[in-house]
Amino acid sequence: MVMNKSSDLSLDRIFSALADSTRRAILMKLTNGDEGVMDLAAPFDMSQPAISRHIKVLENAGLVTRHRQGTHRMCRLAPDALDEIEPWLNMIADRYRNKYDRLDTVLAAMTPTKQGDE
Amino acid sequence: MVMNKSSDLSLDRIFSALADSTRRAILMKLTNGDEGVMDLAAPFDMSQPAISRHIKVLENAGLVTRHRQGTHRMCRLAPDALDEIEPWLNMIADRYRNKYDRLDTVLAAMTPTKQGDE
DNA sequence: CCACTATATAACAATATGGTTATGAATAAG
DNA sequence: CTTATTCATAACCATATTGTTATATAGTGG
Repeated sequence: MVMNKSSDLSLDRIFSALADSTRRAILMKLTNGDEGVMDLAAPFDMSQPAISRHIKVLENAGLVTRHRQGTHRMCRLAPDALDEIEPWLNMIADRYRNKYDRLDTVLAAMTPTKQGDE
Repeated sequence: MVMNKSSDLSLDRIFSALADSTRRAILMKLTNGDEGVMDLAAPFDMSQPAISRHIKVLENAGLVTRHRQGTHRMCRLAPDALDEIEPWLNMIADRYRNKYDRLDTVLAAMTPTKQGDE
């Protein structure tokens, strides 16, 4: 069974977008409400084009949407994308717990007279 | 207020580690129990050194621990690191909800005769 | 049309990432 | 000691990421 590399592009993009503290800070800021690119850029010691691209990364990951408002391009949190990663986290957690539950069962079923490994 | 880039190295590493489908698949596999590097590598169409480095990334992120077992280096899921990202996700979600709750309150408080922004 | 503001894009450089092959080191076993 | 197995590391290459500066584009207002 050979696994394919492009299994989940969406998760790739979301996790990758979150793997940068500047972008996480931008998301945090957006929890206070929509903001234009300039306002978003202000707190950071970084050029405007750099922030522009960070926002594009967030947009491509589906974490942020934008709409024009006069001369501004307002950024808005799109928390749906964040919801995408929770099922994955839960799957891991569930499988993990399940595995150890099963192990517990096995251990419980073993009489103390015998010992297994793992 | 200038934000510093190295705010949370730990989250950087965890999200970054999760941003690769091969590494996510390795974590999935490990929910079935500990495995050696060779066994982990088997399903993937990739060289052993490549897998070795993926595992190291997971280890550096705190998602996997290892211990020798004879000639094997057994990999074990360390789900604690995954727990680290949940508070962050919740913070975003909470602030987001809070924001809109506050907005709702503001909107509710406004008599239809007057309008304010945000 | 002109000028101003907000933002995007292009071109570039430095560094990071992810893969490969070749090889080294540690343990187990004959 | 020798050999086989498991795994790590080194050297290398291609591509991606992230920042910079310079410039282009799009609305807004006079």
